[in-house]
Amino acid sequence: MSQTFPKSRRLLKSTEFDAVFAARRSRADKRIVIYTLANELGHPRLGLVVSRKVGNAVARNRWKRLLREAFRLIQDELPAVDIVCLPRPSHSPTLDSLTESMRTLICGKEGSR
RNA sequence: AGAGACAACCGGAUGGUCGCCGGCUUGCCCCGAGUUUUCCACUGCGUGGAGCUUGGGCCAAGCGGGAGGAAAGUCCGGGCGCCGUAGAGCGAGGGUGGUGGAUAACGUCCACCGGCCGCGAGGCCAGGGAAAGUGCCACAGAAAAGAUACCGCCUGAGGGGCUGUCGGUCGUCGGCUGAAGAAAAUGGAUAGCCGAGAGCCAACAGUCCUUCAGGUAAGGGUGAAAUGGUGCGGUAAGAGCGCACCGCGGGCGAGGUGACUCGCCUGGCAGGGUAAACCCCACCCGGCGCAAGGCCAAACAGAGAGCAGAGCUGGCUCGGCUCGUUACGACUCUCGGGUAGGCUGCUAGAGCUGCGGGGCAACCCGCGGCGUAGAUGAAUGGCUAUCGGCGGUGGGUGUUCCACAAGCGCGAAGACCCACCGCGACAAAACCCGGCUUACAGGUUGUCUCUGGCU
RNA sequence: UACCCCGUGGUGUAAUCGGUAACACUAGGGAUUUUGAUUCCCUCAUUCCAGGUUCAAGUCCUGGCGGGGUAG
Repeated sequence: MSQTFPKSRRLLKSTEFDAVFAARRSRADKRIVIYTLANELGHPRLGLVVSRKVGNAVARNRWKRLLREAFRLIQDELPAVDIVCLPRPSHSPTLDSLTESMRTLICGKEGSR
């Protein structure tokens, strides 16, 4: 069970982000919006888009760290997809709620599409 | 004890566990380059493999490191880089504005000067020029800038009105005398005297109105601001007209590097405000910025050259099948510029710190010590434990105070201990540095001021 | 990273060289009307905030806050 989060598990280039957005497969709940695109790497990858409307730099860094931590903890449960995650402007997030949102929005994908 | 002023500083601590980023060392694997004076194979000055050296990538382990006082806003100043420029000056545009210093430089800092505020410690000040010129100053007000006109005050002259006094006069009224006519009664004069009061005339005085000439600038409800202020003298009324003090201008002297200060003499007084209005003066500024700049370099397109093979299929270093036959195609190689992308710039720098010296200080000099973040869809985190900080509530212990006297707590104040609850700010590097400004829970230290009490 | 523009009633806009913040719509209240519509009247502004210059600031200057935009 891998719990690490090296650079190979992230989206690093604009072309990769553009590909995920071009697929236009999104789901959302109150806290976050998630775009997904299947890849052939055998493991999921995560990319984050945090708007300035979320808050100042400290609040945005808080969001990104908690989203990365949630992805790190549950990445073995996820299929091999590229994920772009956008937080919605809301109140201060918690790790448990983000883990739950990410798990339901990604793993529950087969039921909706 | 209370209330303040200024300056400096801290910005939770220690662990556990799972992670992230980069550095060094070691190791596995992969890719590239060099080495034939390291070795082996092949027929050759050549090729291939192994070894060695070196560079890069990925993974793993170990060691040590990893946000701030403002990292923020991007308001100034520099370093650094590229471009432009012979040098210098002028112009445009922008900025700064007491003096002296500090500094790489600054709009920053220090010291001093001046003004304003505060009882004070202290605080604030874009603080040059308004007799170089232009503009503006609403409303109100006589007037908002030439003291000109106006009201007002005073003097003289003319006219007029009113009042008073004296005089004159026409005529009226009352009283007395009483002529002519007549004997008298009577009569009552173109007569006289006395008195009354209105009118008219003249003079004088006072007062008012008006016109003219002159003297004035004291005063004129206003206004943010009114042509030096106050007092005394003076005058027809007044006025720096004269005097005293204050303010202002000029000159001289002394002190200071200077801003400026002090003293003396002198001028009777020039001059409103606004330059964060235009402007003038002095000084400063070439432009753009690390997404600068440098290096490597896919793909596509271009140029040049070369060659016979190309496609499909099975298997691994070759074989089979199909198609094609000498070129404007396809393929291969080379070249320049260079996109995507990568590397670099990238952190040792006007560095931090201790001591000594110089300087009032900002700061500078010398010696010693330290090694202190480098991300790039963007690291410095998640969970948890203990301790500590602040506030509140409750409980306990002991202290002080209670006014003119006594008395006391179920009164007040603050101190210590325990338990529970809550709070724990502002804000995150993005080439670097010096400042400024703004945000900030809570806390620490030093110096100083004022008030009250005690000795 | 660099730069530019804008903040005025609830909304959209005005305000000349600095001189007592104006208009339209909306909302609320009132009048007219038997009632409603129409019409008329009234109310609603710390000019984003804080300082400064000035006699006087929406306007000028400085610093913040917020919003929008441009370039690579």
